[in-house]
Amino acid sequence: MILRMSSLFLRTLRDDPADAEVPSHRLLVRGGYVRRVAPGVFTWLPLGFLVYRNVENIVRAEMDAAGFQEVHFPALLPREPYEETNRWTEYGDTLFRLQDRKGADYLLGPTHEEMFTLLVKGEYSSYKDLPLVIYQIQTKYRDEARPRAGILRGREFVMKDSYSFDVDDAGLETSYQRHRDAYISTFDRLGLEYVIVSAMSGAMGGSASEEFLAMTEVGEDSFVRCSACDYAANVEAVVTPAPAAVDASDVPAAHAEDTPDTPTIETLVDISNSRPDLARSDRAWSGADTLKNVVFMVVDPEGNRTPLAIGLPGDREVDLKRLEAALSPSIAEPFEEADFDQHPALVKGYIGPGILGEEAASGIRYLLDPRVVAGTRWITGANEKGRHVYDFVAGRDFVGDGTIDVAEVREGDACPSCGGALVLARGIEIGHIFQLGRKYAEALDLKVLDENGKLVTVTMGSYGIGVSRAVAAIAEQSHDDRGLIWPREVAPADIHLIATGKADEVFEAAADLAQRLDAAGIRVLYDDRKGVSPGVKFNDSELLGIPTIVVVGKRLADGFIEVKDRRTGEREDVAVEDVFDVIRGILEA
RNA sequence: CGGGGCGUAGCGUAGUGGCUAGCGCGCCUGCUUUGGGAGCAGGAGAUCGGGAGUUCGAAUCUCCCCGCCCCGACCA
Repeated sequence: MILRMSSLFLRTLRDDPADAEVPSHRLLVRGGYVRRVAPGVFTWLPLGFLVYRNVENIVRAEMDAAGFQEVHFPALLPREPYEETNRWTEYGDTLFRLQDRKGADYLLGPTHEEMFTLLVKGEYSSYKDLPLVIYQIQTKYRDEARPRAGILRGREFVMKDSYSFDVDDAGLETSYQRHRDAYISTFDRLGLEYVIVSAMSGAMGGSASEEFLAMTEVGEDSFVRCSACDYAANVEAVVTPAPAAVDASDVPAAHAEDTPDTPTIETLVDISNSRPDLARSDRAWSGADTLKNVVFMVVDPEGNRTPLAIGLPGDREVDLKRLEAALSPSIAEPFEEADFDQHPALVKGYIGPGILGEEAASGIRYLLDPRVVAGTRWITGANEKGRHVYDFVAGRDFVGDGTIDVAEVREGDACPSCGGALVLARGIEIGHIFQLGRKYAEALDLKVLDENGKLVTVTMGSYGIGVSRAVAAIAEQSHDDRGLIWPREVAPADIHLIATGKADEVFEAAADLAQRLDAAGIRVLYDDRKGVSPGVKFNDSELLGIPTIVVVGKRLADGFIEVKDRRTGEREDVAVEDVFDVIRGILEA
């Protein structure tokens, strides 16, 4: 393949586009790889489409190598299957809906669980046919509330989605592991730096779902990783280790004190330290000595509203994402003034455990942070305006109805696996593997006969890779201030060959080299533009990011051609007769 | 959906009520130039996001709408 810049459909931009913020978006637009046509909808230009296809082909090759079979569904789908699983409704505004000329409802597929399930149901009916894994690489449509960051989060994007079908849980586990392995080789081959995080809290089902996150500052998922071991998890899934119980036998009896005007933790800590009768002799009080009690209104799927109180150390906030994950499928709403009016026992700013709990005066369910173990002593609200209780000991003076692990996770928190310090990082989800179980098979009645002639419901897994997103993720991880730097396997070409100057010999030598490289199966982008200054060509080559740059120019007269590494910037002059072999050596390395 | 910023030629931008909407990049023609985004000369390219209004006069002021970007909410 020889792409000639003189005729290539490409226009690079000297300035950053004003609407692009993140590096991948900026550079892909500047480099002429993509153009926006609508919010979250992009056109791939020739160079961009080459990169995209390279990524797609790597994904396909790895899926095929794992023994999965490729199929291809339409993107345009009828309503009925999605009606059966209730997703026509559940998907809400995110679903692109349309009607045909007769007024029948259609949708543009946001994901294809229903279609795969129905396809298998139509073809297979015996355990002997399983296990089965089929996949597709398809354009998906989701009318996201906020597409952002160019290719990274679009409304039209390409996803590889596969589905596994097994008769039993052990089979599902095996299919899941096969995908996990295939994903590792895929992302390794794509040159991505990523972590695998468990996507669900341990309480909800162990390793049933894991996400592959490409590490990048502009990612939208927060996760933690351990600085000491290989633990990594979504913030929602982090399990706070409960400390050992403390001996509190020498703690004095709890005593309530007047603490006027202390509705916040900060004001409470200040007054506790500044008044001699309250201050500690050994050290100052801190927010971590206080027990904050936060009340939420929990709304279940039927719409029933139940208050829930959460007690946690005063220096931490409740993390709303963690709370949502813990309460799912119910959701949490803030406790409004009107709700306080309904529950006069709750004194805003001075709520204490005394009245909380299903058995207590308020009847409000009261859950404690795992750090609040038996024997820990706290300063907490006395349920009277302007009063707090000191030396209030968990287990002795109060108990909760259970624990809930929804406090914010902070850098430096203890790793649940080894106790090391956790660090926070950001990533973008490029893959997700998920043990679906029998949800869709049940809804769509996918059953097979087992070896005893009995009907059993098939168990499924679903596994996705964001193919177009992976292109952006690679760009995000692999660039410098001059432009993109593609890993060779996804680069639009192996060699960016530049002819500079106006001497005919230069262009003849370059054209000849291009031919020989092409004949050897090396992909060449050849800058054969006449009358374009060397500076422009060099800058373009750095912006476009092909890993090896070869310059035929003024040193040709001395018998040399320059070979440059895009990433390191290292350049060497190579004798004309050696250039071909040197390039081949670089490509084989 | 909430908060913030913004919308002028393909791209980046100037222009706070008054002349024919200015500049840079890119594009076209000619000449010169060729190792780090060249020079000179000439040229094409704009319903100033849309609509309504105020005014003798609107890119500029008012109202409504549309769209974009960022943060948050939401999100297989």
